[in-house]
Amino acid sequence: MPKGIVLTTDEQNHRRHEIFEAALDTFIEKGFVETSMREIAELAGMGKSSLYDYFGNKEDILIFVMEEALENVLNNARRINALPLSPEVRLRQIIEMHLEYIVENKKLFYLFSYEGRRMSSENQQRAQQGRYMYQDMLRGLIEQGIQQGIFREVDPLVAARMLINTIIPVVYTSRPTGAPQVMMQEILDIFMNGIQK
Amino acid sequence: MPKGIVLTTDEQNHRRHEIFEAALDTFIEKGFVETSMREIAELAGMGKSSLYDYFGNKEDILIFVMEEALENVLNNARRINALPLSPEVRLRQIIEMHLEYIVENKKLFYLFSYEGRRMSSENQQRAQQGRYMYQDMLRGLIEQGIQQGIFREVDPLVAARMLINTIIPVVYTSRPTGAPQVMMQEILDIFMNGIQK
Amino acid sequence: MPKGIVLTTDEQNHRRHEIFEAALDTFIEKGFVETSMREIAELAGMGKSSLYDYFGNKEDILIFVMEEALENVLNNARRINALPLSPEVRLRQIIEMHLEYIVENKKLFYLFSYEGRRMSSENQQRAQQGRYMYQDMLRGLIEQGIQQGIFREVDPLVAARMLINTIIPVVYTSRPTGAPQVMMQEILDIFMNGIQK
Amino acid sequence: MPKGIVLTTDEQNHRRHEIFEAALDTFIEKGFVETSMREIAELAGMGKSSLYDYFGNKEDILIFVMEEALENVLNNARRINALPLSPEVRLRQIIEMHLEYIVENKKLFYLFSYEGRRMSSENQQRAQQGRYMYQDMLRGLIEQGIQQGIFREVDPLVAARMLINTIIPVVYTSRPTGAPQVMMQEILDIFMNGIQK
DNA sequence: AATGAATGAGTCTTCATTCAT
DNA sequence: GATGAATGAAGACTCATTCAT
Repeated sequence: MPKGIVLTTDEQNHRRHEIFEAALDTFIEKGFVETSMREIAELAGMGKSSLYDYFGNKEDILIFVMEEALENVLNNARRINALPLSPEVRLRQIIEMHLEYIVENKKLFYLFSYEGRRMSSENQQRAQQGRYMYQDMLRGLIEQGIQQGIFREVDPLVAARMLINTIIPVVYTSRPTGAPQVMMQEILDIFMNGIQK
Repeated sequence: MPKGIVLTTDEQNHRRHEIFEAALDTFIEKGFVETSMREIAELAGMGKSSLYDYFGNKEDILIFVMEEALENVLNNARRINALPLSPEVRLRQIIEMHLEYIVENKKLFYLFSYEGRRMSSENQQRAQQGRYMYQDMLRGLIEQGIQQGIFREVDPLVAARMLINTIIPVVYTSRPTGAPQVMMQEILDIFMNGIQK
Repeated sequence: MPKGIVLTTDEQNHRRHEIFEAALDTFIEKGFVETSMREIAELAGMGKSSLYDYFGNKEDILIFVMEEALENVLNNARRINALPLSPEVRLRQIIEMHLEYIVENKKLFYLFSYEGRRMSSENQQRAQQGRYMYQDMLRGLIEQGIQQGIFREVDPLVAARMLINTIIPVVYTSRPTGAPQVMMQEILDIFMNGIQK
Repeated sequence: MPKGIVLTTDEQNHRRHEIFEAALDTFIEKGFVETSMREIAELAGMGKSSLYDYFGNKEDILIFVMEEALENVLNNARRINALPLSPEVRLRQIIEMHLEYIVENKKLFYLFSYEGRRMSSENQQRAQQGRYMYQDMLRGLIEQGIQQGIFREVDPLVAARMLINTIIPVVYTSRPTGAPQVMMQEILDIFMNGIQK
């Protein structure tokens, strides 16, 4: 690293990602709290205090990447939701996209499920806002299906959450019976069968 | 607290429960790792070192209660499974019992979902054994239903886990649309509808 | 103490010595086990945790200096042993050097005699290796003397150890009858007289 | 142990010995400081607090037996010293008796050499008084020998201590070349040879 | 006489963070 | 921009001793 050259915001973000990726495995293996800044610095191949040039404190390392991931899933879902397709198909596509995204960022989401609670309550609330938006989008889709007479009169929010909550376990089960995508299709079938008239 | 009197095993267990209950809220609020032994002692109204008369170390506090809870759910499920009822009815009753047990021990199970990973791998394995047994019991029920022609030919293990994984979110959602029991009935309806012929 | 400057290995070793020297008196007065890291830090004029930048743990403080001292005595003895002098003269010179070294590092050796047992067995073994080498060197000298007909046919290892074991008490007696060097001459005379023909 | 029966002083002393003997091996293996009262109690097969019925505190356990041992050696030496024998023979007999006593109470003396320093300075002084008496007795013997023209004009105190300091290593060497008694004879020969005219 | 439950003081060690260079 | 030396606060855990029974 040449000294004295000012990093652009993009370069900074790039480095931030590198740092996070370097530490991700250890975060998962030992837990976020249990991983020390010294360890993170070593994994990232930099000095302890240089971390503080990229993140204000330890928690920020967690938040930075989480915000991005949440944003990405939400945006992708919004894009799909805007397509001129039936509620049923959009629902399936969103869940498939969501699954795919988690599969691709498997470690990241694993970390969030278990270490997200380590963030300050302020940051936890922001994360929850995102989750609510997502739930509401699926709820809206189910409501549309009900109004269009495709789905039975189920509680749309309960159903939406039921569906969302099946994704994570599919990716992380220690006893998979097939590829996540295959298991997810099975679940989607049961679910769709269960809410369709 | 009397000083030199010998405690019976029962009294010891009672005290252990008291200590755990005293600390439970803080475990949940701040996390198990983030709660210090000093804090636990204060909450339990005893000296720091007296904790070690009841638990060998910090982790044991977690294990002691978890072991019990797991055992209870498993035993209850076995009892129901042995009743001369149709697979469908037994499935519903087990899930209802399970839900009820979690509702009654809401905080406890919340803690296990999020802090279970803090246990030593040895203890995590024992917990997983229990979970596997439970999953297998439900899988067996679904298989029976399939054989009896009541259920469609779904992947029984995927279906069993799908069902199990909906319980926790029902109890802990921050946006409930009704009593957990009511939400669970909705989910059971969707699920049963989804797997029935 | 400058804060962010990188210390060279030499500077580190120098600081290590300073820390040890600062704590030496207390080690002797109260014992190594009985001296706390907090105390050592205070005596060394630094923060408790800074000690761990110089020593991996408490035991390492002991080992670091011991290793050096052992090495020094052994090397000096080897140098003298290589001189073209009679066994008798070499024996005398080695013992005199040894005495001198202990006199100069009086506290250090006192500490080792009494607190060496506090080291991990692994480190104790390494120390014993050094002692054996030293014993064997003196034994060799005595054997040479016997072969050359200067000394009587004594058990050379027993004699070597007899001689070595007289040094420490000479330095540390609480009732000295003269300078250690003088007392040692007296002992060497008795010893030489005792083994000579 | 029947309750309510008052122990005589002799019975108390007997129990004290039992407690000490039970813990002796552990004292040596791990060190006195490193052995906890709980451990001692377990080894002695009694309750923690019952120890305090026999010893005022942890240190007293060490002192009690040490005083006895010192007293015994001193008395035996005095008895031999009063025999109508030549200084040379008395010297040899005392050292032989001393060696025998250490061999028979090997562990005990090993403990004192290394853990004696753990006693309060008050108790250490009492122990030193005893040692001085013993040294002076041997010094007196050597002085007699010099006056009688049997021994050369050596420093009698230095010589006495030289002799005393060879006993412990003979018993505890990790590389014995024979029975302690045999090695001691070798040393006595060298010593006598060294001081005789 | 005998016990073990209770405890406060103290142990070694770790860590996020700061700051002089 | 980058570093690692420095540190106070805190952590889990141990222990000699007391005391009610």
